[in-house]
Amino acid sequence: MPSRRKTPTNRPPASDPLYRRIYAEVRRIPRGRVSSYGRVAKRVQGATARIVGYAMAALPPGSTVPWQRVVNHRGEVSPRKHGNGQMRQRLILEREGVTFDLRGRIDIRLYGWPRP
DNA sequence: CCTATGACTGGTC
DNA sequence: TGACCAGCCATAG
Repeated sequence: MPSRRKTPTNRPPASDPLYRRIYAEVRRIPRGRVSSYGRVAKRVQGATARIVGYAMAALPPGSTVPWQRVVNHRGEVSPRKHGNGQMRQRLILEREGVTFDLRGRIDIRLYGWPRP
């Protein structure tokens, strides 16, 4: 097969450089801890919470980026519009030692990163 | 170019 | 403790 680098099936996002910096920041979140879209955004120049959310959604399956450690500012796994990766995210976090209360929330004071 | 949509947030009531 | 909302901005059609 001839090399076709123009239209790969898993095409990276248009704003790749920004996304890459977001991913680098997400990789800093330690196992067993969580951060939020807004928190990550504050640490990456040019990013906003929404953009961080898009960056997470754009990750290909099998990525090594610990996307599961990014939750919303209320400590909940953000609801997906499509599919139910929501349940998968919670299971992975629980396996990392993060606990959820009856309402499905994480105590940010306990697991939030970085520490206040 | 314009509209709709969404893994968001912070403020107000 | 919610519920609601304006502001937010990349992407898709």
